[in-house]
Amino acid sequence: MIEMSMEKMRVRFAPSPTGPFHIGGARSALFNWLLARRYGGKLILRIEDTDLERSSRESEENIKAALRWLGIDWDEGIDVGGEHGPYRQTERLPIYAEYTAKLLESGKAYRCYCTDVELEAERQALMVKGLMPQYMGKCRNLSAEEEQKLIAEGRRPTIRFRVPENQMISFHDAVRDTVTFDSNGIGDYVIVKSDGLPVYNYAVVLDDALMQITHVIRAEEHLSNTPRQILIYEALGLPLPEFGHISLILGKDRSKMSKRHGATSVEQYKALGYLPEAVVNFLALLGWSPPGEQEIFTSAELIELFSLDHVAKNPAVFDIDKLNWINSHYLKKLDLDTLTEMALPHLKATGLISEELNAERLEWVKQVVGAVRDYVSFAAQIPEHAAVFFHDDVAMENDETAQILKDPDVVRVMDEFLAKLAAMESITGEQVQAMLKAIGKELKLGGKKVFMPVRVALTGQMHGPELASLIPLLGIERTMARIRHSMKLVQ
RNA sequence: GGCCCGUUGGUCAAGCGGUUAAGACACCGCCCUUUCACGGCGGUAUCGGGGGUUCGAUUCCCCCACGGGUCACCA
Repeated sequence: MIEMSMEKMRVRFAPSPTGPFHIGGARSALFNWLLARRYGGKLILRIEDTDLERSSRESEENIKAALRWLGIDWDEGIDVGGEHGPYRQTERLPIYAEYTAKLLESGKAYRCYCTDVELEAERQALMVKGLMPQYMGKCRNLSAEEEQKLIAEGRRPTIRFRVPENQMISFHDAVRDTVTFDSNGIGDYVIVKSDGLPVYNYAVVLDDALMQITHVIRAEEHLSNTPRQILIYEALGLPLPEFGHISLILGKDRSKMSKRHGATSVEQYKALGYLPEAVVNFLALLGWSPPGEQEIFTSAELIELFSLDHVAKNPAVFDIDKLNWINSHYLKKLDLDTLTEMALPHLKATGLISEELNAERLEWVKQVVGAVRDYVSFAAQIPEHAAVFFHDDVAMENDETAQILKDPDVVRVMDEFLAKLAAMESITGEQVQAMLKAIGKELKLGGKKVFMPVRVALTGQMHGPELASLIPLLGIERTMARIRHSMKLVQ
């Protein structure tokens, strides 16, 4: 059904710049972007900043930076301009005023002089009676005289939309098919605040209509706002776009994802060392499924395959394990220089390296990163795996590791290893491997009796990077020193 | 509470009246590597409940339960 109207598809992403850019917002942006790119349409980026209290330019910048980081670009909107601007709601006030005047004039909207306290009292009264809180229309039919009186009291009115009674509002939703609401469940709602600024439900309609948006694809939390908006489209005789409400992203406990579920903003994932390709890949698969069994997709592939037809109606739990898996996949293909760049801030933050690195030291760090890269899902995990390369004051992780070094054969293994090392000028991974194998043969010991003690002596742990990569990076001197140190520890 | 939306394994999900109910993550086992990880192979595990409709329901309809969203001078 979408196919026919694809020609001039215009979709939009319209975030409000209030705080960190939520991962759910990123998914909405992504779906819109995918749609626009898939059908050769346009993506418009509009900023909904009518909440003066909470909106900030800083957060607007964060959103743009996050979108760019994800590789999501827009064709019209803030920064890039376009024929339907301005693209920031606070800069569109005269436009809204024009339509508000029409609504007022035709009686489809009216001024309401009720105060917060009065409204709150009304809500409470309704609740006590077990009724749903709703504006009862006190100012619906004020006479000119009454209005004058209220104005004289110094009251600043809001403007409310007069919701028609007994009207079923039905609309087609691209992901949910037909959705129906009863207008009787909607009280006259505020469209312009007493400070003259429009409320979201009103501004969004005017903007979408005026910007000629053809498909309004947004999160499910807006589904029950849609009938209110449709009423305004109708009152103003504006053409309705196609709506599509995508499901929400839930936390592990199945409630809407929030801070207590861990990282929720795009910035946080970036800071933890996730790759934008991985985040995009993961987000695309959350609530949408492509045909086939492929799991890893480039943006280009996603664009080619994306369609609203396979967007899920049910909410999806954010599965960090899967994101980790996808990210480690992309991490593996990353060149070592880039990966090292990503690791550096984390190595510094954990105190493993200092601010200043000379070229030689940087090269060494790079190799350390290379030695542990297969063990991590995201860059912030690198320090914990790389730590063994930095700390020479080895401590036994537990009794088990200490026990391993107390094995009577270990002294011979270490003496032999120390002797061999002492005879070397430098050492490579292959040489380490050969050396340890030779020791096993000479002393007639199994591999486990050689490798494990050496590993424990060097790191204090039973798990870690391969000895063949660890020892050359440590160098002969540090290797020998660590062995002596550890052997003394368990004596 | 009213309204709206949803419900296939632990998670993401395919399925669109007849299937051995895909695949992925996670988990478990085996192999590889003289550790771990990586990789390879294999395994455990799913249609919320009850009524219909139908020769036949995971699939269509109704009710219930559960989950989510929303009911602001926030978006």
